[in-house]
Order: sequence, then C-alpha cells, then structure tokens
Amino acid sequence: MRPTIKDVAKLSGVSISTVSRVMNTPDIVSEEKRKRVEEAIRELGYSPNALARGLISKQTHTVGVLIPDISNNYASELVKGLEDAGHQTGISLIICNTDRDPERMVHYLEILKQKQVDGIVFTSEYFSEEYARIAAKHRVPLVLAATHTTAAELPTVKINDEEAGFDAVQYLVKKGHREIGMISGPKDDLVAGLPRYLGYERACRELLGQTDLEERVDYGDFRYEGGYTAMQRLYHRQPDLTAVFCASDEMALGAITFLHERGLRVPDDISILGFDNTKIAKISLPKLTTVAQPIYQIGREAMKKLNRLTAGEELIELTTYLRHRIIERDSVKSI
Amino acid sequence: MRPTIKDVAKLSGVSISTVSRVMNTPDIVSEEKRKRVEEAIRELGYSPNALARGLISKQTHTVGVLIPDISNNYASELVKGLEDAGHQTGISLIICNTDRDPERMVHYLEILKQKQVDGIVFTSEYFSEEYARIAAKHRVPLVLAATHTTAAELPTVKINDEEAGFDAVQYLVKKGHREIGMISGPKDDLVAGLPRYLGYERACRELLGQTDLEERVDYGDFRYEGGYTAMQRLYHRQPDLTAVFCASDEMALGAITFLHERGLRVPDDISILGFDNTKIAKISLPKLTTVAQPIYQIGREAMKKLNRLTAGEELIELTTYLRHRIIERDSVKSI
DNA sequence: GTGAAAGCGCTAACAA
DNA sequence: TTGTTAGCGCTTTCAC
Repeated sequence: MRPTIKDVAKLSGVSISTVSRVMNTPDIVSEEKRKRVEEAIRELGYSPNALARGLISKQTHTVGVLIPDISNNYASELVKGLEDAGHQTGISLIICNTDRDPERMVHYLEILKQKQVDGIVFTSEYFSEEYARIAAKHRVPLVLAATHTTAAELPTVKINDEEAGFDAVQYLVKKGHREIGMISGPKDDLVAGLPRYLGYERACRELLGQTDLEERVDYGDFRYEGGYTAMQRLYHRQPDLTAVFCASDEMALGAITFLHERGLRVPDDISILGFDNTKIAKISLPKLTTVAQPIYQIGREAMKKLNRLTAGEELIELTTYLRHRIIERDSVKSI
Repeated sequence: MRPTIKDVAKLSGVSISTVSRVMNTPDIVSEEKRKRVEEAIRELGYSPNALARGLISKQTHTVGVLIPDISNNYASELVKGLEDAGHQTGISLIICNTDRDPERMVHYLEILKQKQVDGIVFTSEYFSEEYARIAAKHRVPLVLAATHTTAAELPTVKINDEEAGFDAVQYLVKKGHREIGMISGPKDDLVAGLPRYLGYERACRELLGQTDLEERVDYGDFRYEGGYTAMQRLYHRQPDLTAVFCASDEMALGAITFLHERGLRVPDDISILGFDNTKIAKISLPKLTTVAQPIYQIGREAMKKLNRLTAGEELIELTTYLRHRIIERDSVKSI
C-alpha cells in the first residue's frame, strides 16, 4: 500500500490536519513541526491522493480534449499548444479521439463528466446542435479551438477563415495572377470549407470583377487524394488557370502530384497556394507557399481561455481571432 | 450542484446502496426498484462521480502516456493506437508531452502518481536509468512502446530495429545495389539510431562482404534539415553511391531535396530508402519507398499489454516484436 | 498553532 | 432483496 496522510502523521508525531497544512498552507505551521513533517514525507515517498483532494475541492486540474483525429498533423500541433499551456498552469489533458463519430463523442462527454474534468476543449470539427444540447446539460466550461458554431454562444479561438481566403487570393493577384482557381473543402463544412470559399469568391469579385466562378472551383476532402482528383477535374475544365488556391496543404500536394504527372511544373507552369502551413509544407518539393494558421498558438490561447473560465473570470472577448499570414516559399511565382 | 447518489436515492425512495447496486450489479436488484432508480437517474441526469469511485476501488481507468513530442507524425499515430485500444476497454489517456526534458518528465511522473493512474505508457525515447529508478519507486505498471531499455526488465512493444536495418539493405541488394550508403540517426540514440546502423553494417558485411563502412555513413537527427546536410556531406565524400538508406522518412526527404538541387534525380540517378512510413512518405515527390513500422499497431498492443498487467495477468512475453515491412513506392529502382 | 471531527460521493461488508 | 454503516484519503471548520 502507498503511504497516506495518516502514515505521515504517525511518523512525524502530528495530526493529519497538520500534515495537510504543511502541504497547503505551510506558513501557518510552526517551523519545527513543518520540518518534521517534510522529513517524514520524504522518507515515506508520500504524495497526496488527487482523487481524495478533488472529491473535496471540486477541482481536478484536468481538462478533456475532444479531437476528431489526433494522428493528423494539424491536430497534433494544436494538442501540443494545449498541452504546453496546460503544463504551465498545472493542468493535465485527457485526450479523446472522436473519429468524427457522434456516438463516440457523446460517450466521451459522459466519461469526462464522470471524471469531473474542470473543462473541455472542443477542436477542429463543427460543433453541432446536438453537441451543444448535451454540453449545456453538463454545465462544464467549454472552449472551441480552431472551429466555431452557430448552435450556441461559446468561447472560441480561431483564425478568420473568410479573411484568410480573401487574403490568399489577394496575394495571388499581387503576384500578377488573374486566372485563379480554387480547390475548396466541402461547402457543407462550416469550419474550413465554406468560409474559405466565400473569401475566395469575395476577392475574385472585389479585386478582379469576376463573378461566375463555378467552373473554376472544385472540391476535395482536405486530403491528398482529394486534391489530386480535384485538380484533375479542374485542369480538364480550365487548362488556362495560372494559379490554384487550395484549402489545405495536403490537397495542394495532391494537386502538384497530378500536375507533375501531366508534365506541368510548379510554379513555372502553374502556381499553387496551400493552406495550414503543416510540416509537409516545408519539406515538399517544391516547398509550399501557404496560408499559415498559428495552430500551436490557437492551442495555447484556447487553454488560457479555459483557465480564465474555470477561474470564474470575465472573458474579455467571446471569440478570439488569431492572425493568419502567408508564408512565401517556392510554389507560387510572379507573372 | 450536480446530483449525487443521495439525490437519486431520495427521488426513487430507496437507499443509496440500492442505487449503487443498480449501477454496478443490476441483476441483484428487484425489477421494480431497478426501474424506479433508472427513472430517477434519467430524470436528474445523474452520473456517478469517478473520483469517489476511484477512491474506493483503487482504479481510475486512466493511464498516463509519456511522449517526447506529440506534434510529431510518428508519435501522434502511436497515440491514436493507444487511444483506440483504450477506448475499447474504457481507459482514458492523460497525455504528457515531455519535450525530452528530464525535469518535465519527473514532474509528470509525480502528477500521474497523484492522479492514481492505473498505468503508464512510455514512448519513443530511451528509458534511462534515472527514469527506471523513479518509476520503480512509484510501483505503477509501466509499458514501453516503440522504445526499449537496458535499465530494467520492462514490458515492451516495438519492432526489431536491427533486423529492420538489415532487411532494408537486403532489399537494396536484391534491387542490384552494391554501393549503399546510410544516413543514420545518432549512434548514441539506442532506440532508432544505433540498432538500425548495426543492421546496416551487418547486412553490408554478410551480404556484400564489405567492412570499412565509415565513409559511407553520415548522421542526422531524424529531421528534414539533418537529412539534407548529411546527404550533402555524404555526396561530397561518396559521389558514386547508387542507394542511400535513411533512418527516417524526414531525413530521406531532406536527402532528396539536396540531390534535387544538385540536379540528381531520384530514383533514376540514385535510390533513396526511407524509414517509418509516415504520412509524408505517401505524398512526397517521388513517393517514398520505406521501411514501415506498424506504429498504430504498436500503440494498440502496448495498451493491451498494459491492460493485462493492471489486470494482474501473467505476460506471455516481456518484449513483443511487431513485424516491420518494406513498402515499395517510387524512390528506389532496380539496377 | 494544533487536533478532533465532519464530510466530499461512493462501495462493500454486515445485518436484517 | 434491501438498508445501515464504516471508511477510501483528504480538507476544513471548530474548539482549544
């Protein structure tokens, strides 16, 4: 059996209250007893039982993280940001990989409730009405990271995807491009799909006076293969595009592979702009020019926001927008 | 306040023991009371407090995962395997990103002890004497995943890196290569550095009768930049190599980039063999031929092993070796 | 400054 | 089958 507070009390010849005081408010304990207790703690290798503590204090210093797919580059960088910020404030993370499965999601919410987490960070996936309903019942502080929702008024940390889409096109326009296509995420993806597309559309309209964009846009699922086939379709319809804005780095690489196989060179024959600035953007050939999300920072800020929430502080702003920026590498050229 | 077992008892007009029984051993409760209790639970939205349960049962259904860098591709895939297996058996994961910082590591071990985790999975990094000493004091079940140690007799799940190194060279030999270089990890890396190098060395000796290999080997830190500069040095010393075996996919990509910049084409002018089969291997240009570690499976098996351990079962084998295999893509050609 | 005692929410004897 | 009670390890009054 592991030593308990009783064992420490016995060994040092004081009451358990005094031991407790040494751990929580050492200043109010006489120096002599404090030393004796500290010595006993060391000797026994005692550590307090966080379950017992949590049972009383109603705090577990643990938060749940709901994430669609931890193995994905982008998600794991976000988790790292959460973890680093958590570590600094003494918060542990319980990772829940939902696989985008609502049932699994609901199950995790129940587990987290039972484990008495101090809060929950929900990431990446659109926060549906169903989730909002369940979460409301649980009355646990909740922060959205790198996603958003219209189903409730929830604290959120993210970039402004519509603006990012706009800026991406603006960048290409500045580089002299006028025939700009897009490989978008699904339009029913309210997080990284539709908003980026809308930004693209607005930029084409406001900057180039172009309106009928449908033929210049194709769709993928943010993955490599999706980018490949989208580029294939797009190229057959619109062989004269000089640049394509892709809603993810992976799709950008898929597009590049297709073009490469067709004998077209990036960026000499056609420019490709990615999105996310994942690790692969730095190590691909050519290196990807891309719209960077400060994803690690989003993680950090989300955790800080959650901390404020659990501390009962007033939030300065409900939604925090972090700045995206364009990282210039080798996949876009001036024309 | 959240409803407790008392509230349920009161509402359904039974004792708290009966409520407890409904949750744990429903069969021994009369149908009538069971129904009443279940109804009350639903009405109140009651869930049991896992802290209180854990305090008595001495089980938290939570395990700690110590990981050097969660944002890394390889690590997050491993975590996914752990998480999936954990989810199936009702185990939650507390993720601890150690940043390879011994202090942080020691701190996490203390936290996990306090939180009364049922076990710990230690991943990727070599398990040092110091860690072994601390862990031994904590008396918590511990499994190593994708790493090993000579500091203690610990349950382990991994591939056989020496054999994998051997097989990599053997594969290249079968493809007709005789002038084979290597970009190895650091030799003092006892996990993914030295063993793979030793496999390479043995294969060169046994298969090709070559012994003086020093000039043909260079070293990197498993990262892209490390692969780039290692290839640079290697190429200047040994321009006649027909194939280079890299101890990680990232280093392989770094090497390819260097060669590309020198005007050499992979695989036409020189073949490159990677290691890990990370996501980037599938989406690089050319697609990487690589030694695949079943990293997701390693995660799953490690969690299963830990479950057996905490259940007090006898382990069939201390170290479980999972099979590596070579994934043929486009970066190696026959000569 | 210190100790005794109550109690956090639950499970597990023990009686009935 | 059910209820009463002790107690898991700790914090926090409340006296002294």
